[in-house]
Amino acid sequence: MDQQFTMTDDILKRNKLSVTDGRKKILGLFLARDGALAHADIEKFTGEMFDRVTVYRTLQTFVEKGIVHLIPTTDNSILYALCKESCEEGHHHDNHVHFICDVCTKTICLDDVTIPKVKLPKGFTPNHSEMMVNGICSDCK
Amino acid sequence: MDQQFTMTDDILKRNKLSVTDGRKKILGLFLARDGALAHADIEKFTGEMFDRVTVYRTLQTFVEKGIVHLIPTTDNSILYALCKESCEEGHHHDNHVHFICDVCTKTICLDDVTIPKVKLPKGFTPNHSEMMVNGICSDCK
DNA sequence: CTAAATTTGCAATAATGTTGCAACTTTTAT
DNA sequence: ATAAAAGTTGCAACATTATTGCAAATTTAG
Repeated sequence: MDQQFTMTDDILKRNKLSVTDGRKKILGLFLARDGALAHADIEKFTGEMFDRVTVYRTLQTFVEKGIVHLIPTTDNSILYALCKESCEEGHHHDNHVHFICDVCTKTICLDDVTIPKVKLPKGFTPNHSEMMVNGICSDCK
Repeated sequence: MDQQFTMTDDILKRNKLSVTDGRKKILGLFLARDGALAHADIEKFTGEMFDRVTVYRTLQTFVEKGIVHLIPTTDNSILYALCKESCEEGHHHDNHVHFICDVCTKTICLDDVTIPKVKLPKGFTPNHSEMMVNGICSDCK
């Protein structure tokens, strides 16, 4: 617990952010969990602890700083997941496949599964790719 | 024009839907366009012609019937695109890559580019995949 | 410990999506 | 062609989700 306390502090300081209760708590949620989180999840976990606006702004700050990244979804929800060390401000390295479990509905970053290149039709120039696979995760098997 | 009039009617009838002005107009928008459309786009094109609720319900119906399919996005917008012939009610065949142009922001279905299979970690069972590539499209090159 | 900088919470506002219901339109069956 | 049945639409109200400005509170730097 003390370990994680300093861990969140470290990450925040490395990113030149003030160390506040809200940021520590929210970052702690990401660290304690393997899957991705939606704004609503965070509100559920933090309860009445912080204002909705603070949660929105904290997540936005984390994305800007490269602490978390956005995950595309088919429904219109926004999902956030922790970035690996290699991410820096304004330069995400989220070049991995995201897995959505149909059973537990968790979204998991498969950090070791790289998105394959595809051959595009004539005239199309690729820049960045996203890939999601859903199915059954290792926990629900 | 007469051609497209009967085309929309045909599609609606094939799907056992009443042929109404709203559905014809919205389906016509999809047929007239190669890219995907958001709810807001449709409202913009149809103006005050129909109620917001009608547009929502029409899109929902089209998705259910397999006339259009949903496209995942990184921001929280919902995008719809026409399905190919092979789609049927409750059984979409949207196994293709979607391309988002960074210049014109259009989202285009690359119907001939199939989503490649990836090797998942032990314990994960795939079911369905989505893939998006952004970059510069053939029109903006 | 204090001043400056940053962050938070509140209130107001906006944008987006949903539901029930009565009026209207389309379809079906005479 | 027409009337009843079925299906669709628009309105109003409501719910949810997200954004902004600003004053108060907290954090950081000196």
